[in-house]
Amino acid sequence: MTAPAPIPGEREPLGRRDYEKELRDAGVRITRPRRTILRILSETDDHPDALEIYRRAIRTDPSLSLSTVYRTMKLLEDRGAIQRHAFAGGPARFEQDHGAHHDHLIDIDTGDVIEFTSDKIEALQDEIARSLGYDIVHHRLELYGRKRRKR
Amino acid sequence: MTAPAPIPGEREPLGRRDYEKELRDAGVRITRPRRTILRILSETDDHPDALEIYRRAIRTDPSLSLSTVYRTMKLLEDRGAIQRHAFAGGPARFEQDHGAHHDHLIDIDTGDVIEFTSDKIEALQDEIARSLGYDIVHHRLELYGRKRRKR
DNA sequence: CTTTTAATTGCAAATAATTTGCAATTGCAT
DNA sequence: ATGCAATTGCAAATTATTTGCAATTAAAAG
Ligand SMILES: [Mn+2]
Ligand SMILES: [Mn+2]
Ligand SMILES: [Zn+2]
Ligand SMILES: [Zn+2]
Repeated sequence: MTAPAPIPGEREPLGRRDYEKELRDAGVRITRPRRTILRILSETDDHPDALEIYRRAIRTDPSLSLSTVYRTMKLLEDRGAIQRHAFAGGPARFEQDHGAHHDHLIDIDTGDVIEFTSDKIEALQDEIARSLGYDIVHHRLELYGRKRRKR
Repeated sequence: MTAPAPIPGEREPLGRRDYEKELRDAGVRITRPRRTILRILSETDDHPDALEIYRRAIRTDPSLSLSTVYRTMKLLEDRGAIQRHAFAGGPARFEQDHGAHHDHLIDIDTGDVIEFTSDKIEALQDEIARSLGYDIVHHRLELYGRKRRKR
């Protein structure tokens, strides 16, 4: 089983991290479940929870267990390969860490998750923390909103 | 048993909401457990979780149950009497709703919770949501930080 | 103050999300 | 190919919270 050659014309985001290599180099074994889960995370642009990742995973590897999904998410989080989110109410949801930080707007009617960034807000947060004598290690900003009624 | 007369000199925050009356007027029965819990919430300025509220409550009423704490928190939340927070990791934590919105900075070493407000950030959030076609219904902003090392 | 009755409570059991112990399996360095 | 620690699947345990139900009680009515 050779790695598929890059298909010309197929958009492969430049600079996409090679998690498999990163993990291997860090001394982490690349097992079938881990490869499956990594692929699922790389193929999606939404924010699936553990159960959803599990459902998608068993389509490829029916013997893979939910425990392994949880264990793998923890491993990937510790390695900085993914981000874990805990949106209001529901279970933890995950997404690949693409390097660039962003925050989320959740549509309270549909559950849709929209990503956004704001350098201004990030700067203000730093400023506030500093004025309180703190350095921010991480933060969480979630906007819960409803689509604006048509004019 | 008459209500204690206001003690002159005793600082009774002006405009503090009379939750007992508000609830009674809304048709909610004022029971012993509820009175106990309301008093605990009014006496603290931290953010206790259900178990901590329970522990404080049974000092006054040993028969009060944890179930009732949970049920009461839900009732108070629905009535807008308290705010429920879900800081990273731990169980839900509560605080009386004093009307003025604020956000939190959590000291990741000590667990201390520091409150702050920023009109600028609030305004930016509205602006961002609007630009995405949304109206904010509520939001969550938590800064997790570490005390700045003495320069 | 007694009666009346629906709201409320305590307790135990149920849920939901996640974690963990352990024996069997497997990646991967020799 | 071999050896063994890392990893996995499964079941059971944990943590936080919710719920069914019979007993209790707040407060409306008399
Ligand atoms: Mn995201
Ligand atoms: Mn607060
Ligand atoms: Zn941010
Ligand atoms: Zn805010």
